[in-house]
Amino acid sequence: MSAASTPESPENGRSRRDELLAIAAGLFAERGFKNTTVRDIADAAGILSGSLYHHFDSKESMVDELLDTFQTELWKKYDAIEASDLTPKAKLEAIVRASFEAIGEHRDEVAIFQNDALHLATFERFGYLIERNRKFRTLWTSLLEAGVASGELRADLDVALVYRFVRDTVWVAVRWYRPGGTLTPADVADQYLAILLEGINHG
Amino acid sequence: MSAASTPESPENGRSRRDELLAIAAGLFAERGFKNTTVRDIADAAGILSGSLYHHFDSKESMVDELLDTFQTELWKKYDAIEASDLTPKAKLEAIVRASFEAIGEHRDEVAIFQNDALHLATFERFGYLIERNRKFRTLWTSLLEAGVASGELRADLDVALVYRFVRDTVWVAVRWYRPGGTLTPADVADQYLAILLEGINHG
DNA sequence: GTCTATACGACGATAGAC
DNA sequence: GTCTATCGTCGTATAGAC
Repeated sequence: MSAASTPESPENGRSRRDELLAIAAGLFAERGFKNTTVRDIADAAGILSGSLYHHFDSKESMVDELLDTFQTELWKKYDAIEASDLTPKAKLEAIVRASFEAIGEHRDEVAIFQNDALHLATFERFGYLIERNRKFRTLWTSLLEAGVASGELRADLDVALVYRFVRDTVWVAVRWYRPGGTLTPADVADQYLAILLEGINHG
Repeated sequence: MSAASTPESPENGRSRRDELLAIAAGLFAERGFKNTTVRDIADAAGILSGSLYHHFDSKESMVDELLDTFQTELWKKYDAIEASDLTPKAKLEAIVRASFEAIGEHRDEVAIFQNDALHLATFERFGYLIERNRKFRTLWTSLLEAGVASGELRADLDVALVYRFVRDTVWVAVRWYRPGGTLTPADVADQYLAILLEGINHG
């Protein structure tokens, strides 16, 4: 390794390509995929829009790579939790915590997923989003049902409805959560689980 | 009133203008404001894009009218609840119910608000969205604090965090709620309040 | 790896006939 | 109230020089 490594040199592990992808992620997350132009991305990177096409096939392939990479990583954690020997309720808690951690570590990708995935999924190229969504629903509902069956969770709940509430409440936090504030993802997960499990009623 | 009143006649209370606005609302809600073209709206209405401008100044003025009308109506209900003599907790429940009713009655407008308001609010024309948002936060947090003070709600909660969870969970339901199914807005509100107040933990 | 230059379709919006 | 026709702008993407 030589004396000075510039930010875009491969030595520090971040290629120019990765840098551009991160810039695009920030803009997609902030103003939406369709609402972000390739000129916006190029401007933010200090280059001209045509130069982006030296690194990427298209704007679509950028968001594709962002979402696929993120989801593949996230599912490694989910799969490990599912395969563990925790109780159903403990697995649910672990998944909630892993999800809030994902918001902390990959805010942009989660935001893009929340805001644009539904629309993107209508194109064949993004068909894997539908598949992953189904997998997520199956994971959650089966754990909720197992928790009810084992007596850990209340039996009078509409599992399908609880699933939607929990799923949405976890992910929608990306709209207001900002890393670097006083709350760590673990803090948010603790508070959220306290509400979800015990309610806000005075006991 | 004469023999036959066509759908676009004023006799049945719905002008052609209102019809076009409803068509636009459906498209804005489904694919987003920016992602909906004036040609999409015109196509769905069976006319040409230029003809829309006989009824509306611009695409922006359409979404402006939709959001403003909806919010004005909704806030009449919120103001009445706030001014009532219910306990803080009962007021919170009433606001949750009124919000789910709004999803049932004005799905498109709620969806547009959820998906596009943040971005639209950056333009001066939509400044009232920011003001209404602030009003909503004040209403919720003051009721939560009053509920804690009166002993109706748990004292160990981070009110600002609970506010965000509740606000988001209520409105995000517009993503999956479909009127005409087995669940009425009141059913959804009941289940949601059961989770929020008592938690999903077993007894 | 970035530039200059440009193709070309889609966009919001307008003018005036019917 | 809708049509025909069109304007100017901005969108993604490409080709080839440096």
